Amino acid sequence: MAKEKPDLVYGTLDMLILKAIQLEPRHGLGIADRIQQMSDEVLRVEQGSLYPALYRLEAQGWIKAEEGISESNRKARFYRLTAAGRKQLEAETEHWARMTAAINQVLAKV
Amino acid sequence: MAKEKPDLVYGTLDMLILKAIQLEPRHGLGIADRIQQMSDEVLRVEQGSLYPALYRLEAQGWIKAEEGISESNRKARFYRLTAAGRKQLEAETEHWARMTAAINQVLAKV
DNA sequence: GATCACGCCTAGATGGACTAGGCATCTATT
DNA sequence: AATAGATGCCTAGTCCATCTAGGCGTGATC
Repeated sequence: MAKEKPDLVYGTLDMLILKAIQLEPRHGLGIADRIQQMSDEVLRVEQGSLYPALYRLEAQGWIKAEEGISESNRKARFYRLTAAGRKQLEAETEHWARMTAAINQVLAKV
Repeated sequence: MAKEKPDLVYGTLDMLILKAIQLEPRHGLGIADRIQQMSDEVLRVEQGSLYPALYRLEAQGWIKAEEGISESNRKARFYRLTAAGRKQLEAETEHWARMTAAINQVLAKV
């Protein structure tokens, strides 16, 4: 009966995507897989969340798309982090650390 | 130019409210103040978020309201945690720990 | 040449948080 | 006693990230 919790913490997807392509460009599904894998399958990224998020990030200038070919020999859009995206990842990571520290501080009270 | 971040992490308000009345009943504004204070003013709870959340929680049977008088001698609705609410707080805390651990694990990768 | 997996895409719904008000009551000021 | 301010509660409307539930095209497999 308990309402199902989402697969993500609201508002963290952008940060996770930026992180997933920090080292090397990846295509959409590759990014989702990477996040899932890096989190030991705890986080799940639905496609209906993923693609809109990628457009948001590209519109903000934080990532840039390039056409390419996947490992499975299929056309795919590879996204890479821009300089602004790198800054954004840093900013979001700091904000995340600050907020979670505050929440954990509340939860830790007697 | 950067979009303003919300005062809370989406989806954590219910848990924070339950936590704020874990030890003793409080009224609406008192709960908001308590959360703010316990987080060293990092978290802010808007009234437009607070009251709908209180109704949600009461409808779920996790908190129960009682009429009372505030320290400022005004009528106020005091909320106390129910047994189910205590269980819920525990469940949400665990879920939060699990999700943040996963996210931090992603962020910690090379 | 069917079927399946891959990769991308989108409309619509959901729901929690926020904005921006309002109302009633008590206290303080004059 | 009239006004102003603080306290406490309430709500309509909006916003927006995420999810559901589809669809499309193409390469691989048999």
